[in-house]
Amino acid sequence: MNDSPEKKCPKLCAKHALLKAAEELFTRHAYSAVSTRDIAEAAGVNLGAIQYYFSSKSQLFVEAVRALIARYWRTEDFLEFLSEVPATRESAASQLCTFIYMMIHEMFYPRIPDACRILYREILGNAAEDTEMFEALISSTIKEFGEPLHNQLAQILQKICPKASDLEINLQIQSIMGQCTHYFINRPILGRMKIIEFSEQQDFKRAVEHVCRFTLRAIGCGEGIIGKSLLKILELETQNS
Amino acid sequence: MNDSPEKKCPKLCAKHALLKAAEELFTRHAYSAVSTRDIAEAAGVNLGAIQYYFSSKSQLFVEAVRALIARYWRTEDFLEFLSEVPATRESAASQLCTFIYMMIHEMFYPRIPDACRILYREILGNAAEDTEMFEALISSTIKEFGEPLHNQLAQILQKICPKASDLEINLQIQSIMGQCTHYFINRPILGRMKIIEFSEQQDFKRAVEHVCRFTLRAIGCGEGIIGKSLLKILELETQNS
DNA sequence: GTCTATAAGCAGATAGAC
DNA sequence: GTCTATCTGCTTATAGAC
Repeated sequence: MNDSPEKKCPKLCAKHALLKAAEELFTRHAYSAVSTRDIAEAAGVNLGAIQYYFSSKSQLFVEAVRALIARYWRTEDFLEFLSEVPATRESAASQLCTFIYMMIHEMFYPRIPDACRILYREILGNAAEDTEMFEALISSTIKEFGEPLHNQLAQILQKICPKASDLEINLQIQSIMGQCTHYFINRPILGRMKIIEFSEQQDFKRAVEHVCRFTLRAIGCGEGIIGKSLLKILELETQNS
Repeated sequence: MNDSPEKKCPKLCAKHALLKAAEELFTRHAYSAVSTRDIAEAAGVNLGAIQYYFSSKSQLFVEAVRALIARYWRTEDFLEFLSEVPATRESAASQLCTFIYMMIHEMFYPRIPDACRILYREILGNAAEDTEMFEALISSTIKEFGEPLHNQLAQILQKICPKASDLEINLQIQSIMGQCTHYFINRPILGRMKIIEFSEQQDFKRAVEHVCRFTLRAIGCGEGIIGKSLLKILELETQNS
């Protein structure tokens, strides 16, 4: 029996194929570097189908990226992280380290399709000049990723620093995110300067350990709690390798 | 008397005007979004001059960006920071705070032409697909900005943490740079989420103070030295405003 | 060196047959 | 819904007059 979607829903198939091809191509190349002909060819459908289903290239881009971002962060690990309520100061610290591990792993070994890249590239580049595209990108990112993550990190940090104000917590979150994303954004520079060898698993491990230690010290954790939290990360490490 | 360069060096003028216009346009818009016609028009020269002087659009881009990056970081403040040798642990900490102040200032109030933007946009975007353009961008950045800065920061951090290994110092530098550049790269997201109001001078001041405190705590400074270093930043602040 | 005119090609979008 | 053929406009690059 042939249960392929082509047979079951011929009406949706061209549209679906276009979305999938668009996701693939827009993650690999900038918006302006991908032509509608490229997308149609990769999807195996006719060029006219893009106008028929999406009315324009930019609309196809918006829908493809919206779906991509929504799906990207919904990994098992990430959802688990979001749902876990920190019970004690110690477990909060260890949750924070798990998050840093996850983030830096994503920065060192980005998955395909690479949502991080598309996001930063278009935020800094072409999309910023097209209001509609920019809005779609930013609002999706904030809703699907930014807000849930921010709330969870705030909860964790509040547990670690009960006396900190909302403002201080906000700024702590920025310092953590900044440290993690740095390894992705400056990857070519760090690689060229021989500061980080992205192919070396040891460099990944060192970066994770450093960012955890740096952060926990900065937010006032003692060496005891830092050591315990890092032990859990090392467990995670041996599980995965 | 008319001493304008137009009169003195008619041969170099079209070339110079093209470089200047290219810098201007490439900082505002992505490579692929700027046409040679735009550049020629902005420079007030004929379209053919681009092929005559630079042989191609990409070569013009490379030369313009190389010059831009080389010039961008050579501000008085930055050169002063690079030349100052840290004498004591305390002066090193205060130098580090000055650097953080300078960096975050650049991230909050980027100068025009905006070298940061062109750099990140093309690193993450189009230039990465063109080997020659990418090499020009990366090698200029490293040589003009990355290496001198890295060496100076390493010297400062070594003074603050005499026991730290080269590797640890490297990672500390990444944490500092990551925190600072974060405010530029995620600007639209932070603004939309109402986390940072980039027009508010108070938010700038808070960010600087937070990053200084976060960093100094993370690298093992006591509250005494942190307080003293921050006082110097506040002086800097009142001078400028 | 500077100019105009134009080549050669690709972009997104559309009209209309089937 | 899907296809082909085509329109319109823009791109970089070039040839050749002055």
